[in-house]
Amino acid sequence: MRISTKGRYALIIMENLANKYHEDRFVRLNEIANEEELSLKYLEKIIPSLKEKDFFITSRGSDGGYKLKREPKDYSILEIIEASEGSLAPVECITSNTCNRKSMCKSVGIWQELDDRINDFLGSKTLEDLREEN
Amino acid sequence: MRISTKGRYALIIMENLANKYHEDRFVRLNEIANEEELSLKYLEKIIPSLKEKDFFITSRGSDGGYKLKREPKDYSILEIIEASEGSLAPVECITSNTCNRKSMCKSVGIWQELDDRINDFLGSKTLEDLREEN
DNA sequence: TGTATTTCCTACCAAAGTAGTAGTAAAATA
DNA sequence: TATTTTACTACTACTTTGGTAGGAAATACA
Repeated sequence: MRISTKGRYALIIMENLANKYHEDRFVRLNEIANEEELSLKYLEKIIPSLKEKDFFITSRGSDGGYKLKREPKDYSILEIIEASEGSLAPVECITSNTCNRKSMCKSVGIWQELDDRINDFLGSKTLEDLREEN
Repeated sequence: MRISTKGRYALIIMENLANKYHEDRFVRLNEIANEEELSLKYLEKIIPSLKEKDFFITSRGSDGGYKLKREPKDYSILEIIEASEGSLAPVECITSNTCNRKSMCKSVGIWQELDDRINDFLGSKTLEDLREEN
C-alpha cells in the first residue's frame, strides 16, 4: 500500500514552491530538479496532473516557471497526493462500484472506514505543516 | 495505495475459516475456492504466507484441509494483511531506512503518523468484527 | 496394498504499472 | 531572431500483479 514516486515527487515540487511563495517569482522546474536532485524530465511528466487542478500560475519562455496560486496553508497533502496518484482508497470498490462480490462482501465496511480515516488525516495536513516540521 | 488481491483473498480465506471455526473440521481449499468463486490454484499460492505465521492447523491427504489455530477474535485484520502483503507503510523509508533524501525530507513525519493510524485501526479490528458486519 | 484426495512446491507467463528518457513544438522575452 | 522555458508525445526497461500448469508428498479409506 505504497505512495509511488509520482505522489512523493509531486509533494516535493509543491513543498519547494511553498518555501519560495513569498519571493513572488516564477520558479523554473530545472531549479527544483537541481535542488531536490530529481530528474527534470520526470518532474515534467508529473506537472500536468497538478496543473490540471489549478495548483499554480505558470509562465512560459525566458524567466518563466511556476508559482503557487494559493497560500501554502490552503493546499492539503490529500489533494496533492490525490491529484498526482488518484484516489487513496485501499480497495477499488469504494470509488468505482464494479466489484461483483459486493453482495457477499463482509469487509467493505472496514475498508471504507480506513479510507475515511486516511482522508481525514491527510486532509487536515497542509503544505504549511510541512514547513513547520524540522 | 491499494491492497492487492493477495491481501484481499487472504482475508477471504481467513473469514471463510472463521465462519466454520465451530464446526471443528478441516476445510478443503477447494471448498473455499468454490464458495468464494476464486481460483484454487491462486489461493494455493497465497496460503504459504499465512501458514508461515502459524495461522492454521493443516492436514494433508483425504479429508485434509485447514482450520484456524486460534479463535477468530484473536486474529487482527492487520496481521492477516501484513502476512500476505508485507508492511502497509505508505513510504518505504519507515521500515527500511534506505532513503538518501532522509536528511532533507520534511514529510516523513506525516507518513509515520499516517502509518501509525493505519496500524492502530486495522490492528483493532478482528475476524470477529468481520463476522458481525452484516 | 493401492487408489483417490488433498496439501505442498516449483516453474512459467501475460498484462499492467512504475520510473524513467528522448525529442520536439509552442510561447515568451530580450 | 536567438534563447529560454513550458508543453506535449512517444518510447522503453524493469518490476509487480494476477494468475496457470504440473508434479511430489502425505494421508485416509476400500
